[in-house]
Amino acid sequence: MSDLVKVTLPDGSQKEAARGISVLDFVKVHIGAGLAKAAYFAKLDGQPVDLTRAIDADARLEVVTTRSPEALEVARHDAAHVMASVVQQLFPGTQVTIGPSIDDGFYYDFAREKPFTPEDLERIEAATNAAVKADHPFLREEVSMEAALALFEGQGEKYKVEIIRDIAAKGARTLTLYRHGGWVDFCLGPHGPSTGRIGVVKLTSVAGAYWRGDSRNAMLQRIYGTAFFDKKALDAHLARLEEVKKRDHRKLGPALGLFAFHEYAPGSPFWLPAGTTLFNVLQEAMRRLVNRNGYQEVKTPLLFNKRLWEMSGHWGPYKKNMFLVVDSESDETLPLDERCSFSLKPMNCPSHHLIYKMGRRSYRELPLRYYTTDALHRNEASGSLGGLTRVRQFEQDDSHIYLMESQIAAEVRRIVDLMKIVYGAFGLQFSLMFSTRPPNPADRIGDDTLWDKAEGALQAALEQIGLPWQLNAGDGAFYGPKIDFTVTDSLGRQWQTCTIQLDYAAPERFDLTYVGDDNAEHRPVVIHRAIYGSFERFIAILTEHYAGAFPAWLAPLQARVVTVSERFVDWGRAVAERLTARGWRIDLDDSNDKLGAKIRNSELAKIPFTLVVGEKEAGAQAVSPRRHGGEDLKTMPLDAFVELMSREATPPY
RNA sequence: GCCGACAUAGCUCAGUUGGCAGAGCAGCUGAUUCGUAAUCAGCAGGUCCUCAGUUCAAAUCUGAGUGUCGGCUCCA
Repeated sequence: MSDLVKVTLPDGSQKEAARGISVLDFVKVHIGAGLAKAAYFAKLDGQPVDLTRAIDADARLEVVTTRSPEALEVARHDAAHVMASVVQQLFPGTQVTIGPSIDDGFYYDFAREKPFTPEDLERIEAATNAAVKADHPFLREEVSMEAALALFEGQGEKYKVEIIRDIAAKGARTLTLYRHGGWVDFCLGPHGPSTGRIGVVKLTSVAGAYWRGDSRNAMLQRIYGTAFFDKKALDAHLARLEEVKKRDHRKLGPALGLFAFHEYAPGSPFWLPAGTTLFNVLQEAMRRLVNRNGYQEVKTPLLFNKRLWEMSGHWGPYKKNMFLVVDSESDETLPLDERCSFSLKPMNCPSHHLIYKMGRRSYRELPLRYYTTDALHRNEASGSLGGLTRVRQFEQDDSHIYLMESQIAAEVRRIVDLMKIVYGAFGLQFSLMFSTRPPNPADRIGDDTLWDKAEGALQAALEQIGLPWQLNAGDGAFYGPKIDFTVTDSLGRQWQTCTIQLDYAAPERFDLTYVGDDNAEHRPVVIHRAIYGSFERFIAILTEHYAGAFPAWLAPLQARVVTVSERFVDWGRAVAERLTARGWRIDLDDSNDKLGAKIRNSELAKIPFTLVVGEKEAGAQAVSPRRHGGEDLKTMPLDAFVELMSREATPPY
């Protein structure tokens, strides 16, 4: 065996070095001091490793520097370790559990009787940053499972011991320990070279979290935080959080008169006049779109006898999510549960199936597409409610499509075409996720053969569409696999909105059939699909996407006429009336405020156009429009503005 | 549901140790008639989330409830 190893760099070049050289030394000697200084961790043959790792065999080497998002991820995990060590110092008796890095930072879960207070958090943050500055190296060590167990048992770390037993049960023989400044945790790694390289740590919140996320387990104390290599990046992150807060639909919605909540109806929005307008614009646009594309709108009852849910399968695991209704004519001596023979519908599908069954269906009718926007009610856990994104009453642009298996791929493509039209209109990018059967058979209905068929058909459709997609194994609905669409808004945040779900189970349960060209009965397949998802959630997303400044076609109020003084109210009123007569949503500010104040009010209301009307305009049948944000469109004849509105204030679909 | 924080005028927020509930904006009235982000003056506005308790006295202290907010596996 040669005492040299061959190292292949990402550009394809190869270098030889002494066997056993550490990654860091290799970089320093064979690449350059600059890279060695910027290096945070490395990958050997694609495996993330510490810079201290020895290169024992020929390998591909990739150095990950602090400019890489991957390094930041590692640094945040480093920060979680440092914070945990500080917490154990500051609060003796606190047990550690796990502390991964997450999207925008990290968290660490601690087992402790007393929750951390915001003041504790400040102390922990200060001490963590001090520990970072102390610049302790991260030291890696591999020990036997027995040694690891002895170590953490000796420290009384019950949760760590439980994790080690789990890892051992999976067949691991050794455990990797990481130490810094005398504190030890086990961890897959890699870590950065030393705590000083982390940069700056900021703790953001404390929260309760169940051990392993299961509400039957003990409640742990979770501390959330984030870390950045420098203060400037942290400040940029905090500024972004400010922007997110400013756009929060829960703030903007009530402020703009879109919607509100009342404690008498937790989780169910009141749609105020402006919000109802916005809702209706979206609803009418979607109605036109689906009507043009072969869908038929139907309306079905909100309240159903439980026999329907027994048939659909909702009366099983889903029952806890339904609002049950007492039939006042039922026997009052019966237990409450038995008197609740009705429920508000949580989904539209079963009632669509009932319509399907109201006649004998021919293959010539397929695909048969029903569309409904009825209100749905789901009893979401009180603690999970929030704004318009998690509600108990909502409306979906919901469709169920009955078709033959051979039509699935084409139909999925048709749906995706509609999605492109709709999301394109808002400038929202989307990506696709394919979710397969829930792993636990108790969480799904239908046998494996059905699931195999459903997953196979949907995947085939996906491949025909040709858009990139990701697999989300195990995340399907209880009745079938699905394609979820994730949209990215103007702040780069991702939202899951529409969905296409394939359902082989419902046609069985409801005994849905059609007569084929062979004059025999066959089972149709059902596709569940929504494009907006729920109107509530979609309006929340749009509100934040546009920061409340909706484009002219969507805005509840499309233009406001403001008069320069009382002398021009006649022309101002005429302008408002003529535009209103053309179907646009217009109002008039003829108050005796000064022009500047009127402009300000109009800007604060985020109205797309403010039309200034004064002496110049009154004499020339003209208006001077100003766009929201300040762009002055200069004086133009009213007819020219009508032209402009026709282009911008008309729904694009 | 569970853990934690919070709840004062329509909104944003002050309110000391338990001692008469405040400001700005919005609203109303009047004056002003004004050219692209706040004209001036006056007035009015309160179940201090709800219910109970402690106290001579509660927005303030205690308990219960309601609602809202941050969370409740992105798994060493």
